Amino acid sequence: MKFRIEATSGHARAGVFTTDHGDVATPVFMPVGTVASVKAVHQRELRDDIKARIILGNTYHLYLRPGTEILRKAGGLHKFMGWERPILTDSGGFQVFSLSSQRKLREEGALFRSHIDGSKHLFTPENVVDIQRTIGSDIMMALDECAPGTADYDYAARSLQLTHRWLRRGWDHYKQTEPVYGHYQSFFPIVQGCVYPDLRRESAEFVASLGADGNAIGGLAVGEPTEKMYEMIEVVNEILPSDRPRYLMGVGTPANILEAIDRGVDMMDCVMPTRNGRNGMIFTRNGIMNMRNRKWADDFAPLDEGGPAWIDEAYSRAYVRHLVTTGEILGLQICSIHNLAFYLWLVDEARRHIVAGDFPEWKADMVERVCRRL
RNA sequence: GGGCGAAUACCAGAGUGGCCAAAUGGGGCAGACUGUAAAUCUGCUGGUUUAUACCUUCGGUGGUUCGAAUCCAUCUUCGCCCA
Repeated sequence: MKFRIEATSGHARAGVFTTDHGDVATPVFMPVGTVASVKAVHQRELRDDIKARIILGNTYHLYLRPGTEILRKAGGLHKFMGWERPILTDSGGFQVFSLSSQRKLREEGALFRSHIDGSKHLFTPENVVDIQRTIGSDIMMALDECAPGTADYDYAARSLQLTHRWLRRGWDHYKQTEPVYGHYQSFFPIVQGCVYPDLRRESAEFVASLGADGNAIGGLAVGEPTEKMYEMIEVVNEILPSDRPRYLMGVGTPANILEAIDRGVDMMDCVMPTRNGRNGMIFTRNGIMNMRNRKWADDFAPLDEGGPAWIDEAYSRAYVRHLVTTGEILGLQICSIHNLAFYLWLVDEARRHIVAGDFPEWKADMVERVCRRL
């Protein structure tokens, strides 16, 4: 993987990284498609309307269903789901957090009781690499423990040591294995350390020492105050190499994304645009709209006039509210597409302003706007 | 004309002497959602700006009772059955 920085503005960077499935301009937002589907959105809409450059899949979920045998027979996830652009897969580290009641942590790895049928599955730093080789993602993630944002120092420190031991094992295994389908696969290590600057620094130093194609910051937006999150990004990005992409995992709101870019983050993903879209909330340049609210019932203005997607002007707020309140599937689709198109527009605009040199002013204004409630 | 049954909050529908401002579901209103166990979850939904408090309410009216959505009488409306 090559990463080229074209312009900077303070800590913010405009770059491009290359994969065997195409180039990705950064900063970039990556829609989440956990089980080989960005929920409620077609691949064609993802490509043509949303202009997604890279999407996510999930090792834990894809391993359970459809399973590695099917994915291998399909020729990898790209072919299986009909998506020819890059794919990044999370390792299952987030499920260590989100499905914490379903798993036990051991030195060897994370032992999960399947949330589907209760069967037991051990995810190790090594087999998570193997699974991701079979998935064929362009960027594979290390198995980590995503600890809660409320973890105390002792827990955070012990958790970090486990994550680091797992990282060493995963990295070694990555180096000893080959792609299954011929295209190159990167392996990103993940910085942890909760909200403790010294742990974050220690973690960033270790991660940086590996010399990976890109580096990730995990364990944020999991219950800690937003200001702590920003502080941790700053601490970590002072150490992570500036000539490699930095990936802030699972974040966030439009404002979070702009603040992260401003602190030197290049890649982000989050379920928020799709999940909140399915729940009737849309994000716009002018603020947040809850499409279930009565006030939109007779508002026949376009959903988001001048918005980046064709649906923004094709449908009225009144119509979308009607679809959402009646539970029509089309409503979920429209809100999901809108939100993803908006997120991609947002990072593209950020990039444009970094290149143009007026990023700080634009960002300050935009952060204020996107936080409004309409 | 006669007999039987039913009328409960926005709707449907429990409740058949005090623990009832009244279960539950729907609808309505609002909120939450951050590497997706989420097309999900939470709260409110008679009034009093707060309430473990008071007031008004279970078709109408009148009664019995310390106390009635619940018992009695009567009226009204609706449904079913018999002429």
